[in-house]
Amino acid sequence: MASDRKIDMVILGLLSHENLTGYDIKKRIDGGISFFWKGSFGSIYPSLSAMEKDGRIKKLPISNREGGREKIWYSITESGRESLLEWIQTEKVSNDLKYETLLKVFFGNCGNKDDIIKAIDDFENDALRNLQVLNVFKGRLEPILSEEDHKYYYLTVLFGISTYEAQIKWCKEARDILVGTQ
Amino acid sequence: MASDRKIDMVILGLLSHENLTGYDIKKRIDGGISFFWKGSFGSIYPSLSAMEKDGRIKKLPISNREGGREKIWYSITESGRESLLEWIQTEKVSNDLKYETLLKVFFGNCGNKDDIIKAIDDFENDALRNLQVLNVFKGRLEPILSEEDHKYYYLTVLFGISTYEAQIKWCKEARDILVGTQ
DNA sequence: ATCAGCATGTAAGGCGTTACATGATTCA
DNA sequence: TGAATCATGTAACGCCTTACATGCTGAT
Repeated sequence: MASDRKIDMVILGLLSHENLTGYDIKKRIDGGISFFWKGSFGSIYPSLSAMEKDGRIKKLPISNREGGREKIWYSITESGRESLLEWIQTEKVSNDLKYETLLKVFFGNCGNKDDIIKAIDDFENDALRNLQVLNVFKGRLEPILSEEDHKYYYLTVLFGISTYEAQIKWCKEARDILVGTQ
Repeated sequence: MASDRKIDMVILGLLSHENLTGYDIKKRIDGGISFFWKGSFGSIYPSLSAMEKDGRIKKLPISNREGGREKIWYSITESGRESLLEWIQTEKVSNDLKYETLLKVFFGNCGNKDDIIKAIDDFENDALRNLQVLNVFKGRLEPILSEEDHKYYYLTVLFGISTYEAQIKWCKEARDILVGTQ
């Protein structure tokens, strides 16, 4: 495989169980996996063009135009499924984390303690917000776990929940250590 | 500030408490913060050149050359400290996570269950390895926490430990859900 | 009338990685 | 002699983000 643009895999994965437009793909990413993967229109549309050219996806003739701008539906091809499977089976993964908040904490002694506490507070608020959303997802998924498909989605939701819970716990602990020793 | 190359902040942060060469900076990044931030020579050296030009750091005249190739020591300037402080004080942060493993799990139904379990196992092994290292750091830091400087480093270590512990717990849970319902 | 949401796409540019180039020293 | 470690740097290239361009529909 020449490129390892992961956005290709995200799109192939989404198309593997339903036909979608570029716009829909963006919504799926934002709605379901944005806490561990992101995608912008500026990467989605070029990826769609490229994969249509190399045969991993194809345009559907149904361009429904009852209202709104034209829509282009894509479906995955056999070659696309192979490409997706190949990626899933390769052992190499990169889990690339960039916690700017932690960077600020690490260099905390260069700033004021209050700035760091503020950064931790902001971090905690994000985590609380994300946790709330994920708990809603969890509640929706639990009654339908008998379907094998949902199980995988459920696992990512559980991951998110345990991650954010750990973060929130850390935020409290961190503030205690910083404030308690003023 | 024109650019928001975070690597600049990493370097300024490290230089803020000791003079270092580019090579040393790389080692500091790899050794202490690589679990939440990374840096390569290809980004460090250009950043050093740029910041020396714009006056945030300066070369030290001491180019000690007793063996090995020439070394270039850098120190932070007043302007560099201001730049660092400004960044710490800005409220905006981006905590950008890319868990390729989770992506594979999310699209698990496109592959074999065994592939996904393999991916989870690999993920767990990474977490265990990282956890072990961080626990060593924790043990080293605990006796010297009275110094304010070490407290911040300690907090990032605690973050890492709680994150990896949560991940390891999730790995077991995930396997149970996948295997238990074969 | 105008704003938000739907919908596709391009352009510019930044950031960062990998690989390469160079070269000295130490140790087996 | 060759490999490993120390040490600095460049070049190519790729991915992705932001901003922009376009344009329709429906609601306020």
